[in-house]
Amino acid sequence: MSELLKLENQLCHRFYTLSNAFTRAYRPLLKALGITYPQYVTLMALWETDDITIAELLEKTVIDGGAMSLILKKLQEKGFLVVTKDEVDKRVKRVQLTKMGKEQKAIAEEVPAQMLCKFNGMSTEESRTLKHLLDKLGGCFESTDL
Amino acid sequence: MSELLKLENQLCHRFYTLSNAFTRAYRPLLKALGITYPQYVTLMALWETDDITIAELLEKTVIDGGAMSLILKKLQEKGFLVVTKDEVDKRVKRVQLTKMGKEQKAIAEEVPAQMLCKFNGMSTEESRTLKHLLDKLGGCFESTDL
DNA sequence: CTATTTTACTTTGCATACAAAATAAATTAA
DNA sequence: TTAATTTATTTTGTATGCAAAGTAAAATAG
Repeated sequence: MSELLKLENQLCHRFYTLSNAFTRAYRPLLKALGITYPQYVTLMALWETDDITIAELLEKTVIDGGAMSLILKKLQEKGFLVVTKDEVDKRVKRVQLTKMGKEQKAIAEEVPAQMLCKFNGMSTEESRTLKHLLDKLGGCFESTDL
Repeated sequence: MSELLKLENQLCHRFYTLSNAFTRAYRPLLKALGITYPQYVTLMALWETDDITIAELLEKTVIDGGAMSLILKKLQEKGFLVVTKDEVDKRVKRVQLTKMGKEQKAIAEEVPAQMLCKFNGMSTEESRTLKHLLDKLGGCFESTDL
């Protein structure tokens, strides 16, 4: 009875499950900011480095390009940022936080701490090991072939 | 400059990224079966235990209930399974693999092996440790409060 | 310098997630 | 037994993720 096909043996299913769990867990925490998880990721990238191109934002967040178009539209509507055309290269668009967008960072600072509360069971050491293994796994997907 | 808000320090972002990477990586492998990743997860659950209720399928796959309705509709249209009403409790529906659905398991057996090829960089030991930590992390999300 | 190609983004169509509302049927309460 | 409630599943509305097609502008080729 093919052990290989059993759900509990699948690494992929754990990621599927945990990724969804994270998104669900963030929802109530992000309610104060009025944003979704991908929008939060986008803002985190901008709080780190403001005024970058959409291409740079895509690389940093690893969000789908098509989805990013909509995400930026929403964040702009909500007043967090503005998207402007680059004057030199008119294909390029730059994303810049508004005053309000920058101010919201202070509120967002609370979020990671609240999330960490859930992970009391994990030791710092385990967390470090996990991140290391996750990054190593991520490297497995980078090959261009196949 | 709040280290806590930096993207590279987020565990959640790694899961977001890796989960999407898995789904993308499975797509070409599942093309032979003509199914998506969540549909594959649903079938794996059924190949393990056939003729179960939708509620049991939801618990095993951890797929959203609303999404499962559509997934079962698709898999039924494709001829993998049939959904029938329980005669005793008419609220309940049971899901059963068709002859074709059972036969496809043989083809699906190839999939995990192909996926494992990508992870040559990871040792068996690392993989075991990773699974252990992932399961531990999963436990952190089970609390009903918050 | 004009045609071809490449680059940066947006749009489109399909398939989930997810919360919340809606259904229908079984169970419990009064 | 009828009403209130709980359970099993579907439907609805919003937000992605993804591949592929579409656009517009810059870079290259001939």
